[in-house]
Amino acid sequence: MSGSQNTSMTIGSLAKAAEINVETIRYYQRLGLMTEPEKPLGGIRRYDEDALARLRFIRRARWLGFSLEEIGELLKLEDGTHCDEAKALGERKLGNVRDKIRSLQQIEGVLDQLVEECCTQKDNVTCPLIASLHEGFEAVTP
Amino acid sequence: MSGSQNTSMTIGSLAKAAEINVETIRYYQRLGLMTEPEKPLGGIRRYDEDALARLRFIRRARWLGFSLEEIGELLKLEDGTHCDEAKALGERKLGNVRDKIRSLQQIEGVLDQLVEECCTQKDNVTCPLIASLHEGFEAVTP
DNA sequence: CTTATCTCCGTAGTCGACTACGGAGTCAAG
DNA sequence: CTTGACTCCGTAGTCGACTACGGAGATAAG
Ligand SMILES: [Zn+2]
Ligand SMILES: [Zn+2]
Ligand SMILES: [Zn+2]
Ligand SMILES: [Zn+2]
Repeated sequence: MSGSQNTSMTIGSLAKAAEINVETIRYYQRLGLMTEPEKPLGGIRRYDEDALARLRFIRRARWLGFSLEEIGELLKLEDGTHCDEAKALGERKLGNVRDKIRSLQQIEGVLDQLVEECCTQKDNVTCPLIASLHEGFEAVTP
Repeated sequence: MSGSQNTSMTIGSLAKAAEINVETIRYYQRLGLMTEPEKPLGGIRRYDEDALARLRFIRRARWLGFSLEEIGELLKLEDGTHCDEAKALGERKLGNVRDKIRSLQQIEGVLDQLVEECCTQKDNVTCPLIASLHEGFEAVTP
């Protein structure tokens, strides 16, 4: 309980507390990820700790690479009684992340070699990096 | 020289040869990455091997993670006489790739642990994965 | 009471890389 | 010569996650 204002915040202070743009909160509301509290008849909506917690949940899940749609799924499991579904979502995402890492590592290898052999021949007029882009390189060339 | 038709292709056969959509080629032309050959007075434009080579260049550079804008830079260095500039672009991209790998690995670690401890307590009503999303996890929590 | 700062709400714009559409013109096979 | 497949060209739509805008009403500080 550090940055938690009173249990009643305007959307502006909620945004500040969650370090999320006001417009983004409204956007999440439109998507149904956040509920809009009732407006007190010609007044201003007020948000509580739960809203803040939800925003933090979303932020952490986003950081893990979940899409907003997937976060919607995750939020349906918020009561914590569906370990199996949650685990499945987590495993799927973990698979995505590992795939991404693998392909980036392949790219890293190719790029590293390309940069490595660039500029090695002082007298060679043709840059090996550019040449490889022209002729194709030895890895899984797309 | 397997898929290379004669030295004169329509945009359609060029697209087929390069395994790139016709619309995408036109898009590259609009961006200035490809030049549009002259149209023979109420006729149809014809493309040669150079155009095909250029498309392959673009495809390989895209695969390495270069943006179309960066590919524009790369294409300016096509004569191969600017090793230094090419190397700089390559190194920058390599840095980007490595950064991305690092952050994905961090995410992988967190996600792996979350999935790991999910479903371990058969009697626990609260899913640890969901709970962690609520309460924050130990890594560089965003 | 006044002014500055919010809030509300709907709609529209951004980014990057494409992808689609529609109508007129062109080309090649039968 | 007709039919069907391409090509040309400009404009517009897509995706995901925001971000911005504009005008009216609300609220808080001075
Ligand atoms: Zn269940
Ligand atoms: Zn669980
Ligand atoms: Zn130079
Ligand atoms: Zn070089």
